[in-house]
Amino acid sequence: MAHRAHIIACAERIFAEHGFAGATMSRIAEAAALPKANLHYYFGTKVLLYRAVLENILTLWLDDMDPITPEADPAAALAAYIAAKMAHSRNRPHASKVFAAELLHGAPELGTYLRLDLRRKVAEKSAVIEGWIARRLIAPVEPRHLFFTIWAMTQTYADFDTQMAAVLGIDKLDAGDYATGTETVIRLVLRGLGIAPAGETEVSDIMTQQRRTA
Amino acid sequence: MAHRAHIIACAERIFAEHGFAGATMSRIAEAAALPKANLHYYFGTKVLLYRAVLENILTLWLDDMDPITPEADPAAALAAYIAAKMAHSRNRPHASKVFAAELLHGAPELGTYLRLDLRRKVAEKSAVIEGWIARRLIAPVEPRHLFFTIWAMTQTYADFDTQMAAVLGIDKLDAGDYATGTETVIRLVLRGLGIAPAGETEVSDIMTQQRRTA
DNA sequence: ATGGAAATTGACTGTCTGGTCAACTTCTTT
DNA sequence: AAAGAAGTTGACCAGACAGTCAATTTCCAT
Repeated sequence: MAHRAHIIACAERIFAEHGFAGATMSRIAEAAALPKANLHYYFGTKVLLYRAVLENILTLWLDDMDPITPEADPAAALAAYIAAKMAHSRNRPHASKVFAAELLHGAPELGTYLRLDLRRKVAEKSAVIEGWIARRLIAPVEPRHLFFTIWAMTQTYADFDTQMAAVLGIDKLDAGDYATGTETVIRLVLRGLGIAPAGETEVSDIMTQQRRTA
Repeated sequence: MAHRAHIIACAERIFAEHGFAGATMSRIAEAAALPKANLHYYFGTKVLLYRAVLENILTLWLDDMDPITPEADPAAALAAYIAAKMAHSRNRPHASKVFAAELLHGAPELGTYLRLDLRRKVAEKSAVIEGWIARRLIAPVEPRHLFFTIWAMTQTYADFDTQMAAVLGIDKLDAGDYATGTETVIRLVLRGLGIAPAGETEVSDIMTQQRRTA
């Protein structure tokens, strides 16, 4: 039973690096330092192992949106949400990549989850945003598209890290790059919604807090 | 010779839908309504066909940045750039997906292009942004990360259309959804940089213009 | 201690894949 | 019209793949 979690972790990395079809059971087995037959003992088929990896990832995603509540301060809540997503991009890049590849190819295994759980959650949180707009706390925006753009900006730091490193002329993104990214995204969104903090303090506070919990 | 372009177009779709490893030469052949051996006659191997597809895509990408020049009006230039990227997401979704999958898996075929051509182009355009900041035309921002976020937001409309459609509760994104997306991204970036147009006019103008050329 | 369930594994297999090739047809040039 | 180049294709192959299975070991409740 302890093997299960270990296999999922190794499979996540291999699926992220090679895609579903490109990943082979032998390769995953090699990464997990276990015989291939052992993987089949625990998960049956490759697709079922892949689903286990995806489900393991999904539990992370939805909870990030919790800080977005009607009573919360929009600037603080959105900054916290963005910071949480950025932290995941940094700490769980493989998870993000597996998820991205799944969406890229039409979400064959995740379609139902998207249409039910995710859709419901976004509808709920979009209502919160609409409320903020109605109370003139933030500038008008189509809430769902706001989420689309936030997801895009935060996950790009995991999914396309190769491109970023190449453009920046470095081998690998470091803590400083993620910090700059977090700041850039938060500033863009908060100012874009007309709720930029007066000075630099508020964003810096969130950054520091994030650094402590990471 | 006329077959070459046709094969590349069909291969682009199959690679986008199934990934490099998941796409098979037989499937591409079937999509192109040609015998498999004919594909090998023109391209030799699967990897070479894949490279041909990628090169075909790359010619599109870099040229979009042309409107960004020192003399240009920042608001107009950035809006035009974003609109152009969004138009590509709408018109060439498969191209974007192939490119995204290539980056996701570490850019094995594109590494050199990223480190040379793309890096040079971004360095050049980042200098333009720095100039705008120095002249106080836009708020301070790390130019490379600005590009990262713009790429992320615009390409997400091609790469993750499945997720968006699911969240919006529709089958497929339509022209209106892309228009809303374009407006959302342009507003977010322009206001985020402190250069939002006075009224709604300027953004609407760009949208109309975009609709005409698309 | 013991018996049955759970876990482990090396050896095996049917299928599918990218790629080859020789035979054949169609173009192009003179 | 002739002949060589370019294009086309069905049949074939070696290797890699996911999945199977019987034999064995480890675990644990009694």
